[in-house]
Amino acid sequence: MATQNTFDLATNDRALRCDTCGVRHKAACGALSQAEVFRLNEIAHHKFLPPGQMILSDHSEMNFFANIISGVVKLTKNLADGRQQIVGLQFPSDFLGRPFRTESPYNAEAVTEVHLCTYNKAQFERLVKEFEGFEHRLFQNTLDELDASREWMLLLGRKSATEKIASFLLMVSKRMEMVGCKGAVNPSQPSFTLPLSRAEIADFLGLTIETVSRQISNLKAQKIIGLQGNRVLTILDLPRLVQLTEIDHD
Amino acid sequence: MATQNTFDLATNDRALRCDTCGVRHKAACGALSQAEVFRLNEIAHHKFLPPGQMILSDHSEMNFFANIISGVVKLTKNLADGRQQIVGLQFPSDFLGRPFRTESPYNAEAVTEVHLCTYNKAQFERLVKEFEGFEHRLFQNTLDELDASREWMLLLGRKSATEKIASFLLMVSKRMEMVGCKGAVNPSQPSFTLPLSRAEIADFLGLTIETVSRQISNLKAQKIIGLQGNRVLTILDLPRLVQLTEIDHD
DNA sequence: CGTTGACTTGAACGATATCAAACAGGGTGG
DNA sequence: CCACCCTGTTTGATATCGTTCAAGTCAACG
Repeated sequence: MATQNTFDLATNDRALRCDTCGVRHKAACGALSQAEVFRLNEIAHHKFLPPGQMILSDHSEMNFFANIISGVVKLTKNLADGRQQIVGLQFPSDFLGRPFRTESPYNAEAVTEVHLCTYNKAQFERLVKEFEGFEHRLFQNTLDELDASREWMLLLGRKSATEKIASFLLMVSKRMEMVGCKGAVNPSQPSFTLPLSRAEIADFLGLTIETVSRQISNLKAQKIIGLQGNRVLTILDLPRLVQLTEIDHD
Repeated sequence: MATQNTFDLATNDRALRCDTCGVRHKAACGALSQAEVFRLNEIAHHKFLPPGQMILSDHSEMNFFANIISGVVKLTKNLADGRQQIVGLQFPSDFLGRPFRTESPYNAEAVTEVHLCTYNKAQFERLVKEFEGFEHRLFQNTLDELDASREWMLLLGRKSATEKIASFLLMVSKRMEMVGCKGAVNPSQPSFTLPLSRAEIADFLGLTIETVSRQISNLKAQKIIGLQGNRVLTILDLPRLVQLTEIDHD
């Protein structure tokens, strides 16, 4: 999937309104009053991006912020020889962009189809200064992201391949909207579509594609998970999967 | 080095004043006015901790914040079987504590002797609300920490042992005060004392003690670094060390 | 001196990477 | 409709880096 150039911010669709926004209560704008949301709405530009669309490039200038309305965005960092690490996964209601810097510290790329609510950087920063409590909310978001990234450091530095995969599947299942539980499946067996390819999972966990594939095949063979195609996954044995996130190596 | 219980916040030394504080301009309090610093000074309690002193415990309640005046603090996370990962290293002028949470998301432990300037949580949060621009500064700190932790995720997930060690030594050399360049050594050959033991370096880099030791011995044998004892390190060939932080594996 | 703790070194092992090939599904053009 | 390719994934065989286990060194200290 070839990545494309950063999209043009100018072309936009203003038809969508904040008061009908699905992530309104969870996103940072949830901290705003009715009047403030109206002001924010005025500077909002909606974007619909195809999978693979580059949103931000490492070390390059960014001139906007965004909320994710739907879809999944990956934040990545690369070494010179092409090795890649996903350093963050962003889901609907997450905030995109690095305040107080002109250059992005990472790449951001649409993983699925993505619907963004974007704001011009300067305009947005003006509103942040003006709106009581808005920066506070963004600060809280950032602290949560920092906690999550430290959790991930523990995984990257100290967990085995099996533990990494189990942790990843549970993390994703928590954040993905579940697809309709068609059939007579047990409700304790959530089904969802993996947003990431095997290669992307590998880049997230610090593994290779092959190791990811083998680990997933393993879980399938043990009937801990089920797969319909490559992407649709059912957790068949949740307790066992939770166990696998941390195996005692005494 | 057995870790001790969290210290008692009540016993304190008020003799020290902010206006003579060595990290005043670099720390978060640098954003404050003269009058505000005076107010902050009133609630500050100074602490001098021995190496190994536990400062915060994962999942346990914290009732204070602190600035590091001198020394090094490690933030760690553990798995049930004892595997440990250092998820942050804090140096003088860094801020310690997790705003807007009652429970610490990690352990914090003094690595060297540490001089802290502590503040009661409730009192401090009151001043944060009151002082224009103080929260803003803390927000910026947090964003920088997040950037650093993502940089570290790239290292943990994708770098080889050699690259990890080289990156670590450069990172530490940047943040440690250099010891006097005694002798006729080239000024481009900085000397400093490693704040971490081999075991701690291993926990920081997601390696074992033995691998760390071997990698350091390697660098010494290649005359890229020099060692006086186990802790005092001289960078003999800076360009070569920088090269090693990222080796092309094409 | 003998003990202790931190570090180093060596040898063998094993988890994960690497290399290579086969496989599956989806689209395209004949 | 089928043959073909294209891309993503799985599977197998082998190699390798880093771990594990086991001694051995060294300096500090009682």
